[in-house]
Amino acid sequence: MSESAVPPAPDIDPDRDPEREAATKAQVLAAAERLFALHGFQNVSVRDITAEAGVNLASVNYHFGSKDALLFEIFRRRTAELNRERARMLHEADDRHGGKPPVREILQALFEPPMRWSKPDSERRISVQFIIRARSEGTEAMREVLRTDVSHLRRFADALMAARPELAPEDVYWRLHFCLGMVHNNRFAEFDRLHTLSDGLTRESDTDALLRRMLDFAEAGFLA
Amino acid sequence: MSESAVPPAPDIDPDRDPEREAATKAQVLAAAERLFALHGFQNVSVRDITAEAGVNLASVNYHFGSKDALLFEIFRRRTAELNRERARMLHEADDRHGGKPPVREILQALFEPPMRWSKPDSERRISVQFIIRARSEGTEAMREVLRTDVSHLRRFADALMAARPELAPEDVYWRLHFCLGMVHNNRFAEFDRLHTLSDGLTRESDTDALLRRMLDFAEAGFLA
DNA sequence: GCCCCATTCAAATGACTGTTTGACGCCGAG
DNA sequence: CTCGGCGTCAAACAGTCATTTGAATGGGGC
Repeated sequence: MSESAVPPAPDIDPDRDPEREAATKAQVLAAAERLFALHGFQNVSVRDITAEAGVNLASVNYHFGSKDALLFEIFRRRTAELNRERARMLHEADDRHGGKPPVREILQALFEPPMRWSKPDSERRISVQFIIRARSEGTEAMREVLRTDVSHLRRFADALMAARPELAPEDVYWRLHFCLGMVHNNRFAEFDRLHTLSDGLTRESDTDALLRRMLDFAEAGFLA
Repeated sequence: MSESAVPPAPDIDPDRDPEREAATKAQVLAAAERLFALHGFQNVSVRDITAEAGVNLASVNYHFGSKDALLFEIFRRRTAELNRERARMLHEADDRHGGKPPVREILQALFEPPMRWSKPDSERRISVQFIIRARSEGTEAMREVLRTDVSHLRRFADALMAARPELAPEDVYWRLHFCLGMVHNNRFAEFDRLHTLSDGLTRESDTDALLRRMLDFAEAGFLA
């Protein structure tokens, strides 16, 4: 039901999804993600979204059921992407080191995906901000998922425990918590604050250097 | 209506402020801080606040001018308290070490106040949650302050640069940023997530142990 | 004893919210 | 050509919101 007015040129469109998305639906998704990431969930109205997307007001409820469902749909897609990429990198590190990768490579699998997506020219830059914002401003449904679905983190916790078997499990869990805090703190507003404090010395734009700094800091913390 | 009859004993009240606060005003402040900390700024209406406080709806606008101004007033008080306490601890560490305290004591001055206030029986427990929430959900006025007023952090940055003179200033700024991220990540929701992941192994209630863990992790990161 | 002023109160105001409605257009199948 | 239905549209709906209003209250200063 999602698509049927799209097929003007259905078999020529080069970048269509397996599940072809109506142009309206895609535009709403893109506009909503952008506005939510920039201004917060509660500060963006359905009217703002449809105006930005250039579609009718009723489109959101027609295609997604409700504003909250739209939010959740974006959230679902983006967290799935992020978790998949992190799992992929952890798996590769596993392969490289016969199932027991060192701490730094485990942390790199955790840090690099959001950092790579945050590069200034990346089209996913806004998605990372959306995900980070979802953590503190999301709807109840989103928070429920964040609170209870931790399966993607279990692999990381296990890998870290294997890499540092002398650490008590609770130490590993806490330090993983600290590392996640480092990532979630990478919001535009926090960079602004740091930029003010350092009088422009810290350029957020160099994400490769930032990733290296984060790894240096977190790795040392884990080896303490 | 609760009582304008507060001033019956105005000069006997032992714990009155220099600027005596009407009972209504104080009740609104307390109720607002509590509700905002627990449910978020946008999810709490003026009606919720006045109902919780047991005062009339118009009280908020009468005493504070607007909902946003009430928010800002709480924010202003709490951040001032926190900054004052952190500065005090840093100053004491300065005195103890002749002006050049070690990294760990500097970080302790940064971490301990919010941790101490987060103890389960502390009446300021809710204030810490309010401050943390303000960082990501605050009004534009609050975010403006957070972005531009960094004077209280400059002392910490300077102290850290003195303690580790071989580090480039930008390294110090970034690592301070990471440390602040660790603190700001201490929200109830994040503890829930960690609790789920560790299957109850991590007890958030032991704030002394948590502070020690944070210091171990952050100190190692700074000495890297 | 009387007035003034700060405070409190119930009620209303107006703006904005997410959502629903029913008509309309338009494409493809039969 | 005709019909079915999907998608779009403007308009309306119902609810909530922060804020304002003007009257009522009650105590302190004279």
